[in-house]
Amino acid sequence: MVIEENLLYSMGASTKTYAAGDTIFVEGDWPMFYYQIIKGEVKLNNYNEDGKETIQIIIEDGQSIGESLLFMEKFYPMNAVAITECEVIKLPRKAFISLLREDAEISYKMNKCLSQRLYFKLIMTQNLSSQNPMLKLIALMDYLKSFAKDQQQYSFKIPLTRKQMAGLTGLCVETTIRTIKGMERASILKIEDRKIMY
DNA sequence: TCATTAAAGTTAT
DNA sequence: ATAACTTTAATGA
Repeated sequence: MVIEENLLYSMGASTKTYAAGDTIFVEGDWPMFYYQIIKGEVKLNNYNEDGKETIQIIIEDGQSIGESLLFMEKFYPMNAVAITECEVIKLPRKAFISLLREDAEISYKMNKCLSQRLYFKLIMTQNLSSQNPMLKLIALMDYLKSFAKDQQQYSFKIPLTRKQMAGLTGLCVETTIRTIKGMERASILKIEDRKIMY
C-alpha cells in the first residue's frame, strides 16, 4: 500500500466503488484527485486511430492510479478503467500535495512508487521496441515474475488473459497465442488448464 | 513475418 | 443465455 488508508481519510478522502468496465477518468480530463485502489484491478490504456487498445499498465490493490499527473499541470494522457469491480479511495489534489509536503515518509513512499512505474516503462519500452513477438512477451513475463517469491521455472502463473498480454505488448491476440504456443513447444513455458506457467 | 478477418469453441457472468 | 475470451485457419501487406 502506498499511503495508509486512515491517513487518507483523515485528510478528507472518500471512497468510491466502480463496476468492472467503469471509467475512473478519461484522456483529456484534468487531474483533480489522488486515487488509490483498496480492492480490485484497474488498467491505464489508450486507443489508436483504428480503435486498437494499448494497455499502459495494470494496477492492483494498494497501488495508486495516475499519480504522476498530480505533479504536473497536464491533462491525463490516458484512460483509467476498472477491470474488475473496484473500491477506490480518492483524495483531492490539494490535500494530497500538502500531505506530501508535511510528511517525509509518505513523500519517500511516493518516490518509491513513481520509480517503480518508471522502471516498468523503461523495461517495457526497451523490449517492446524489438519487433520480435517472443522477446516482447518474455520481457513482460520476466517483469511480472520478478515480484514472485518463487523463481523456479514454471512456478509463476501469469495473472493476465492473452488479450491483456496482447494489449500490453502491442501484439494482436492471435500472434500472442501463436507465439505462446511456440514457446510451450520450446519449453520456455508450460500451459496448464489454459494458464501460462512461467 | 505479423496483422487482419472470419468462424467456431470455451469460459465467465 | 449472452457476452467475453481463446483458438485455428486463410489471406494480405
